[in-house]
Amino acid sequence: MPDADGHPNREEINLPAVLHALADPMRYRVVATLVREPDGTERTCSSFGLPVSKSTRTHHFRVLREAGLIRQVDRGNSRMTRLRRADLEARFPGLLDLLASNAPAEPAAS
Amino acid sequence: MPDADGHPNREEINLPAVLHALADPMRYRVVATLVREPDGTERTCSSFGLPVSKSTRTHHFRVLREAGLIRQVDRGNSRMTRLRRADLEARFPGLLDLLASNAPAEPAAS
DNA sequence: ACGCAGGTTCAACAAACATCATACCTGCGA
DNA sequence: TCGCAGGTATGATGTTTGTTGAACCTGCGT
Repeated sequence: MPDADGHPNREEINLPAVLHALADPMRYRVVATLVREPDGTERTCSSFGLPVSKSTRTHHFRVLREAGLIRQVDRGNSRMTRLRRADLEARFPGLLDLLASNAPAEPAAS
Repeated sequence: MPDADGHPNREEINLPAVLHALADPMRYRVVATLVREPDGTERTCSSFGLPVSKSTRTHHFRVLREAGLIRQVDRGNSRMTRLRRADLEARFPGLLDLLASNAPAEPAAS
């Protein structure tokens, strides 16, 4: 059962939901960006420079969170986002490598 | 450039399109079914027993075809469907293994 | 105390999409 | 030649979903 924030535990992460979450360009960008950074990297939602409004951003991060791709934790004022690397690697070995080797450019960071 | 039937060539297959194609339960089922069969297996569209109408079936197979996941060839009266195993393995190594180890039950075949 | 930046919630809208019925085409077999 | 099964094309429809602005909450820094 997912926790109060909607995080599924490792066993609950299922491939169709993950694929569905990754099917959106915005969400794909977030995960593809995170996967290229060192393990444990934390970033704020707004640090990704997504070209959408705040509410849309909240929406996308919720989808990612509920699919089990990211973990969000309240850190004072901001909500920090981290890739669930170990969980995903355990559940779907090779998936992250796939995203890493197929990461699109991150416009906001260039 | 895709051929007349909308098949992209190997280099044109891109991950976001593939993920989008796999995000639908029906299409996921088709690919997850094909990936468990011997390489080169050919099946008709209707042999998957998808619980949808004929036109919907055509629609889903088109999406799969244009995403580069399957190859369809007119074989007399029927249009045979084959998984583009080599192309997918070359382009996204590990993706098919992922689907194979996470294949859902195929209701129509059980 | 105040402002502000980061996020959320809500209601609404627009685009994408899965679905279907109908009509149609095409080989194959009787 | 006729019927039929497999598929396609064309709207049309209803749902999903990505998108937004406005109102609001919450810490942090001044």
